[in-house]
Amino acid sequence: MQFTIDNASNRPVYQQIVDQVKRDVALGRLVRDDKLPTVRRLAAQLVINPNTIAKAYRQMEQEGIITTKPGAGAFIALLDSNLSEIVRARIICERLEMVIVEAFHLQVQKESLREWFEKALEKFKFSPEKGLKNE
Amino acid sequence: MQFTIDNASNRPVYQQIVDQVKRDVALGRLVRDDKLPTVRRLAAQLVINPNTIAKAYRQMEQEGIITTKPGAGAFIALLDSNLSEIVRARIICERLEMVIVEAFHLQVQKESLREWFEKALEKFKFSPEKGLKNE
DNA sequence: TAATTGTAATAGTTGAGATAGTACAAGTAT
DNA sequence: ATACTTGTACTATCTCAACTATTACAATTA
Repeated sequence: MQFTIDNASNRPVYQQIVDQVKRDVALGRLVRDDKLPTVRRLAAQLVINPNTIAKAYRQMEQEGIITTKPGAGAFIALLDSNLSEIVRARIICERLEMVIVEAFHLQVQKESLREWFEKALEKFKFSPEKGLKNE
Repeated sequence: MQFTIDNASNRPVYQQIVDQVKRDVALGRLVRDDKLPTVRRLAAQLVINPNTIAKAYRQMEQEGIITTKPGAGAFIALLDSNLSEIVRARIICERLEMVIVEAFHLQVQKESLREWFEKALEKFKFSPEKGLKNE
């Protein structure tokens, strides 16, 4: 897996690591039990302090993205969100609205926004749609 | 206009101010030439240092959301994004993908996401769709 | 057994965010 | 004109997250 750090970004380095792993999982480029680079190797590769990488791994473990085993390494975990539907909806809707507000002020047309959303949605490997029981 | 500050949030206070103004503009609750509270009044009301409010106003002016006139006050400005279509697309698409990745890891169904997106989109006062010239 | 791995802990630096206070120029109200 | 209000500018100080540097430890691997 290829990592890139943008030092000009205001986003913390450890967060950029997390972002990229989560993105690759969603893209299907990383699947369960895939091994991540070791803390020390990745730190050396990115010329970054190992503590920063460790912080990223710690957060990913807390979010349930990976499982870590001292001596072995860090591995992609099974997808499992224990949050309630209500909480998940609140989180995502709030973030969706933030993006829409941003788009509004950039004077993006509603239709462009829809188009970009659908195009982005296609990129990721969502589990197959449920039953489609017509309600 | 009613402002609320969440001290528990990791989002900076001045940014929360900006967020709320931009949101109200997108909702149509604030329109051109509407007057914002004065820096000192809002600071007193929110029990916050005037410098923090000033910083929010400074950023909004830079983003073109408002125009400020010493002695008069701060007013909602005309919507006008000078960014190219390419740049705007890049900004919004990147942010859309971030939300989608987040939703993926929360195991949100693709259909729920679509539904929430459309519902959120309806909340805001986008300018009427352009010609709809069928291409 | 020796090397590797993630983790923990301490100490120090840097920069953003926020507070506190003062001063100034431009607009408003009288 | 005068007094007040307004946004801005500036300096100083404080706090905290992010990052670096270094060492040490326990679990796994070879």
